[in-house]
Amino acid sequence: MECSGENPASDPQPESAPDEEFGTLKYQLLGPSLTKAGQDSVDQQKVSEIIYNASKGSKFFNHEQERDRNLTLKTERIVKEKARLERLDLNSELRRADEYLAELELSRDLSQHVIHVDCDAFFAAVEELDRPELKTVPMAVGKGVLTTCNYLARKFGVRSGMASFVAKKLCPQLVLLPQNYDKYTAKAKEVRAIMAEYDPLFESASIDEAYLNITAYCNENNLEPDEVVRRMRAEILETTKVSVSAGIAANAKVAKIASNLNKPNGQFQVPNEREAIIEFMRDLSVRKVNGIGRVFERELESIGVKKCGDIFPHRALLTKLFGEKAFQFLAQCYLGLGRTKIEPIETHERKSVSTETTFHDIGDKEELRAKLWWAAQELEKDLARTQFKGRTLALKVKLHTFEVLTRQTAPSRAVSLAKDLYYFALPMLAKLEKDIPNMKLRLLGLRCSNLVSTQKVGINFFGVVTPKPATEPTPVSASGVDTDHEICAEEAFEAAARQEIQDEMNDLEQLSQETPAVSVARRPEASADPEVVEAPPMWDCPICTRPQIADDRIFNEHVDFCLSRQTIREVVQDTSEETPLIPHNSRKRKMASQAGIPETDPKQKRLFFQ
DNA sequence: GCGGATCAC
DNA sequence: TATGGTGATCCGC
Repeated sequence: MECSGENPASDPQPESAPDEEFGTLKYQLLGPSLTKAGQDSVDQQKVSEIIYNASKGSKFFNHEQERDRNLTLKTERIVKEKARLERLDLNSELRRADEYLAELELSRDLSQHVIHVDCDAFFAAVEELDRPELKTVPMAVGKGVLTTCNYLARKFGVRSGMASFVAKKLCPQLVLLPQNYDKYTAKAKEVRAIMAEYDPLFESASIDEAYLNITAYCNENNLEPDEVVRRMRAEILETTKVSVSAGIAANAKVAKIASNLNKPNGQFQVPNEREAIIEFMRDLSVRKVNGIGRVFERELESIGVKKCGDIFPHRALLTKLFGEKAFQFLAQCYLGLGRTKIEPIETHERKSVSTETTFHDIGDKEELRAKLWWAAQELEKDLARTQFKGRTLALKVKLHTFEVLTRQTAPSRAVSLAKDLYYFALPMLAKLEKDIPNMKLRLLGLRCSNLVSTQKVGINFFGVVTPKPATEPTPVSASGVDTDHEICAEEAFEAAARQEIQDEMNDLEQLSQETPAVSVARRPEASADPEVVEAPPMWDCPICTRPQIADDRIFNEHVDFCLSRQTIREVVQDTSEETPLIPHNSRKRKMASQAGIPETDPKQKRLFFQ
């Protein structure tokens, strides 16, 4: 599986190269999925030339170039630091590393059979089922950026994550299909139903990947792991018509690596023996390990670590060069250790909910507020679906130069409604506008973290819904059979989500009857196209002068907020040349006058974007 | 706790 | 002409 073309250092320079960074830059431009299967017969040299020329001069290219420069500088620092460390006495570091390796060795568990199952070119395969004629042509799924492509397309150097216009340069006859996520989800459900027969507590790693612990199945049926996997793959192919590849090993990490070795439609087993595992890892490129990406690969390469076997002779340096976590991770790579505990994804708690959208470069402030309002509405929907509120709200922007910035805040209470998300995010956006002259964005997103559950129904471990007090007992899942667990859980979640959306809509209806302004601001019929988003009606805040959602409660709360926050008062000073308005609420007017704001006509609130 | 960065899919 | 969205984790400060 070694592929010498992957080595950035061996990538010859083009004759016209003005400096030495193009080797690594071209490698970077090849994209993150270089190690994917189906690339063996590809002339990487030619491919990288085409990608390079297609990208050259673009803002994206310039940003990649900048990142490449920085990484090169970083690797140079690492090399120097390594040389410095090697002049010191490393015995204590060496001892510490060996102690850790010995400790890890004690934890080695060879009693389990873990498999990683991966659908081959999943989205493309599902599309081919609907349109068999696509099997004979190079084809990819995805619009601006490809999410998947079939193996015919890979022969041309086309890969997932590649911009579609670049893919078209590599393969002009490439057929591009829009992505149909619902279709893939339905097919994934069929595949999972079969996997559940082999391990009812299997773990979905993504829509097209899963980990299973088949130890019990092997014992109960008196079968060897490779035979079990052969049967399972055959059953999946027979029943669902999609082919899968699998890795079989003593733990998840090695199984994941192994599943890539005989793709497509193949399997690979690493025996549950210490020597065999260590030998397997020894010649394995570190890049094949899940968690080591293009950056870490280059950093490791700079100190001479290309294969997992190279980790051992460098063990005394790793903590100092890359940190304790990285050392521990690499130690596990060297020994071929990983987790054997496989558990359903429902058991692991979510840490954040987010949304983001890319658009044409926007510098106009009102347009940006419209995008923010769109993001707030999207996030509200996702928070309702997942039944969370956030105690922390983060704004993410990508400048037209592709530079990414994030700003976060802890609202006074957990938030989940679009107007609240907008209200707390807007000051962060405004501050960025103030700090960055002529700020132009190509992406804007919102993320809630520090989540608080708003779940009204309990779902226990086996996916059974605990009915709400005043409602009918839910009909979900009459079957107590283990093999149904995944599907039951899914249905339970869907039912819960539907109920929650219904509740939410009822609340909304009530709210809109009480305060008409809210129903105007929370226009639920927002356009489906983020490029033509409707902006909310806005009033200017009299304190900070920034536009706020035109809702009495929100507006008054905002003014309270402005009056109470020192940081906002600073903004008032900054914008003192503009005459702020006085709130129409008498209490607010009094507070404003105490804050030294001159009184003006309260009717002077105006609507933005209209 | 915040912001930047990396990684996977 | 033109390079995605969601979620997680780690590091340095």
